[in-house]
Amino acid sequence: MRTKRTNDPEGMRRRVLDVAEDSFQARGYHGSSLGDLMAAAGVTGGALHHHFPTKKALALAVIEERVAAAVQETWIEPVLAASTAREGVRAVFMAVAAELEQQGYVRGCPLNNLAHELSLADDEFRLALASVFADWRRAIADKIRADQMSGGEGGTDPDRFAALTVAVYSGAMSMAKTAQDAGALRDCLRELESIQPSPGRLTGKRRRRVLLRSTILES
Amino acid sequence: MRTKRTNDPEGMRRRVLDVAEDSFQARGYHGSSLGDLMAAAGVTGGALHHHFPTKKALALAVIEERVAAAVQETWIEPVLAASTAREGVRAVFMAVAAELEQQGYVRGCPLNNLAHELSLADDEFRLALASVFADWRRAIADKIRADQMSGGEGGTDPDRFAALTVAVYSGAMSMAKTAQDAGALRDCLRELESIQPSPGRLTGKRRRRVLLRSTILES
DNA sequence: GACAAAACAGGACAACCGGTCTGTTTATAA
DNA sequence: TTATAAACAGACCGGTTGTCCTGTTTTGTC
Repeated sequence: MRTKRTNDPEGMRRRVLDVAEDSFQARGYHGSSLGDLMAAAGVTGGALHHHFPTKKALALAVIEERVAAAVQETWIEPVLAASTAREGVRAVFMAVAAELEQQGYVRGCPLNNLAHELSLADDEFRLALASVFADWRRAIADKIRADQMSGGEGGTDPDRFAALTVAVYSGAMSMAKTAQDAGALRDCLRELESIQPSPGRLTGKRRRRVLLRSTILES
Repeated sequence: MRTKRTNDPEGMRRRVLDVAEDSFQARGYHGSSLGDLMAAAGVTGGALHHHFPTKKALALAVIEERVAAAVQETWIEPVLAASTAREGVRAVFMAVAAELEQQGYVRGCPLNNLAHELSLADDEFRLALASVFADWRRAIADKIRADQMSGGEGGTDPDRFAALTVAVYSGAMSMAKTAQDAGALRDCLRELESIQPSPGRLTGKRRRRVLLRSTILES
């Protein structure tokens, strides 16, 4: 042989995961054949099988390493970095909507895409995906609790708020994907804020509004 | 041949759609093979091909006839029959959650399941699915408009309310499917109602609450 | 009853899929 | 250097998939 080969296990593994993550997002798990992935990644069958013995193992790695990381980057970190949970949620919705509108198409949420396809197919898939959902919700709920420590978010139930937030985003993204239009994300965010406005700075007036509402609710 | 054959085109078509609807819901489009469907429906390849020339044609029929009908039955009709839009939404969430808990497993929303898998795969699929989403949202928005004619739902934007409702349900069902637990549906409904309570009967006190909130909002 | 079209039966097939297998090359450590 | 395992190459295979094709039977019509 004339060609020199350089073993680069981490790089090859990374390239395969790159291609798989992208293809699963675009065509789904069943819609992505290992042959296509091998061709796209420039990887032979032997190498692929060496790093990922089965297609299921590859998908599990995509979920645990890539999808979880995507949720971390697009949701958990921005929310934690924001001044409040509500402000963080607002920022993420806006950022995602803007990004979708810029790129001109909507491929949907990587987590929800795989969750719908694989949750019923295999329990290992389902548990891995459920774990990512749980981390996502926990981060938002913890942020609400932090807000409460700072005197805000009096009557909000952290876990339920997190569940609703994740649900709205997931559902809005589902509609956006089907319509190929990010409008659903903006609509849902606006409606969410119109009934439960984000407390930018806790002015006396805004503060009173929250207290007023919860007081009336308990009556 | 000894066996007598009775031609029953409508019945055979119905049986195929029954099996396909169920299998697409349980295993998805790509996860359902025509061989399995033929065996489950007790139909030969010739008959199947006669009614549905391609797998895509079969899926399109499932979407347009069965999935649309499922949305009609579980969502549109109950909401229209309810006293108000909010009350209808509440009733559907409760009914679905109760049904899921009774049957012990969660297969997810038929529309969202197929939407995630097929929206990007084929534009004809996508448009058919988007049409069902649109009907769903329009029914809820129209109900809000009807409520407004009756003096309720003053400051609510019908279209955005419908978008949010569909999003919350879709996303909550996605989580419920992944967790195999209907709790997400109940959590999301409770959170939704805690911030925007359903006006059961419009008592003076409850009525004032809504007016109060929207009044403050505009300040 | 003749006849055409619809309804159905069932085999055939080429393409593809995921996984395995054997062999070769590269890195590592003694 | 040598042995040893990891990293990679590439052919191969059994099974499945969706579709097509050729017949046969039933149904409706004149």
